[in-house]
Amino acid sequence: MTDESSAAPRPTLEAVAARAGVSRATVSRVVNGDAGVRETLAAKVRQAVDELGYVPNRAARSLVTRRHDAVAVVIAEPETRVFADPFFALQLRGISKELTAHDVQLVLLLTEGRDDHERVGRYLAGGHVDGALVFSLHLDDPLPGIIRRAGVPTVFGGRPGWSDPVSGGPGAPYVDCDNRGGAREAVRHLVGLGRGRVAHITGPLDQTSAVDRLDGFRDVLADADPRLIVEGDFTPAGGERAMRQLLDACPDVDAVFAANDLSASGALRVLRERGRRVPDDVAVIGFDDMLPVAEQVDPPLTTVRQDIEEMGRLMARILLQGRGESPAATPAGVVLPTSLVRRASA
Amino acid sequence: MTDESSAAPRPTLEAVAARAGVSRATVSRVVNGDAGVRETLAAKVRQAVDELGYVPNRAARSLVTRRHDAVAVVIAEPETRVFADPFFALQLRGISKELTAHDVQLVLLLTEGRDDHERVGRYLAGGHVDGALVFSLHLDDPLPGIIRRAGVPTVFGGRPGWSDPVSGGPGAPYVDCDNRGGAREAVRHLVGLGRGRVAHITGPLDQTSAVDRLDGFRDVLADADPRLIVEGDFTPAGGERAMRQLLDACPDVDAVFAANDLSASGALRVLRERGRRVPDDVAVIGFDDMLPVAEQVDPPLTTVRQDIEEMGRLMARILLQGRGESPAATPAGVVLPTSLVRRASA
DNA sequence: TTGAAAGCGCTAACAA
DNA sequence: TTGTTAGCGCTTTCAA
Repeated sequence: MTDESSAAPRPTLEAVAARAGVSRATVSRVVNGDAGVRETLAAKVRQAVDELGYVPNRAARSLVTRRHDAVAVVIAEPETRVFADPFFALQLRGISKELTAHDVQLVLLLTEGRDDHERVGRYLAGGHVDGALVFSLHLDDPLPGIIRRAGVPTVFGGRPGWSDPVSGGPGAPYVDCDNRGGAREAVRHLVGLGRGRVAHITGPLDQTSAVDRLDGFRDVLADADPRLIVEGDFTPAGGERAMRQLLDACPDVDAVFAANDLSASGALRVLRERGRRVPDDVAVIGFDDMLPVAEQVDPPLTTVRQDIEEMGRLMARILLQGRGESPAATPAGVVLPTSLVRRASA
Repeated sequence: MTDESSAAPRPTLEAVAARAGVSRATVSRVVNGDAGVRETLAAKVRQAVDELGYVPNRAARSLVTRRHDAVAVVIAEPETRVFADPFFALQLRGISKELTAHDVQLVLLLTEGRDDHERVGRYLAGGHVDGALVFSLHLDDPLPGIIRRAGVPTVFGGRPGWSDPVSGGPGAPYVDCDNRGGAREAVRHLVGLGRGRVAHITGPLDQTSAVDRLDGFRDVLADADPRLIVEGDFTPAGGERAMRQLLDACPDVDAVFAANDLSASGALRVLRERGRRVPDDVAVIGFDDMLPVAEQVDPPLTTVRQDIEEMGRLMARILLQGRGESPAATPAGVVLPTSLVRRASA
């Protein structure tokens, strides 16, 4: 970052006021859209703003307003999963759109490891942002508690799984999709196809989304053969492993509900390798409707769609809402519907 | 974001000073690590800081220093590619690590569409950040020019491709990997394997990385059959299309250098579908060494590795360096080496 | 409807 | 080595 002393100093409110022939207060009112300024004057001010290319100094503003028009997005994911999965990127896009529309900055906080948690806690407690959007994926994650203690308004992405009532408690606002309902629909579809040996490749069971999908599976198939439920980890490699194990333990399996599209793609690979036709011998359903995966695999994947970008947008909207009049009107959790997308695999 | 009026007011410098029995100036010096404070006093100040849980108010600080300790990361990608490719996520991680180490905030600016470009330009020109890290992928992208005009110190991710000398010019600092050299090494390896009909599936040729890799291919195979060069788009689907076209036009092709791992994976799929064995009948090399892809495909992919995270780290480091003494010592471009990773596909 | 003036919390001369 | 003081650019009472 090179020396900026040579740059022309930015015009201040003062300069605009001088040029428009009014007081600083008036310019401030016009800039902030406060009513109660005569239109003729306002026009003059706007012209001066344009001519000077005036942009408000956010630091000066937030020094007095004690607001920052900035929101932190905290992504805590020690594993490499974040980077093999377009999930976060999509959600980020939704968040970004909504924040941009409200002229609020997105401060990105990526963490790995426990040390970083403390850092994030300090940052949030430092009062540098007006709120936080947090992705908390693991049941034992200390981050939610830390954030709670920081006293910053927070919306979680995905149903938080902790049980500690102090650290956010059951009332902590979050946005999620209907993991359980979506899973139910998928499994019912498989059953409706006449499949009698429906298996489930789960996600990592320290994440609520994986647990909820498993619950949905059980809602339909309460007394499923335990060997038909194999733990995966949301990755293609995990899906492969699980599928192999499934085939070895239950060669008569005729349907698989995978907890996400990535594991489904791994499962498909193993099924092909073992000479099972999809969907004729084994029907497969995924979860997410991650287009680049679901549409590209062979055969194209029947899957449960969730609108990830919309979830991000909603997280931001809920956080921003709190700025308005209704302090306690925050909903505890918002659950978006899912829908089954039929392609060739089931 | 709920009402914060109920929150305890944060302690100020003033409060710390009072508690430690010194002046504000002294506290400021201690907090900022300025030398020249007697150790006994400094210790007292630090204790008061701890007891009060004092955190400096960034707004107040930057109002007077005219620095923000914040950097914008601009990702302009109208396509969905950002979200199908862990590339950006990895680079972001590198950037984040470096910025964090220097206590600098990361403000994320995602853009789509031309309207957003103006917005980004205004934001950067508004002087809210100390610098920008920009990913400019397309040759005709207006963003670099806009950013240049904003007058903010900038480092580009990937060699910028514009020719307009005004908009950054050849001197604009950037970080890239040795796309051309890496491609050369890959193609040489293929030739060294005794392959006589080496094809290239390119990336989208409006991106410098794709162009550079093609140039590398041509460095080795200057007089290649034009039908052996097919344009892809860095996606698996594009790789499939290109591979089909290749097989139809030149059934005797015995090696493929794909511009990235994703297209290579598509090519592999088509080769298997057409009954060609890899590497026996056709050897395949990718680019990126995107682990989840390169290690998972069948057979595991020989590919050109680039250290994406390191590139991100370096971008941040170069931008931050400018804050120091050496204003003009900024290197124009930093090109990181690549290395061939041999797996089973070639 | 408009303006004057008092700070927001901090750094950076300058004095002591 | 430490303290005093003058703002940084803005919003927001309060008066006019």
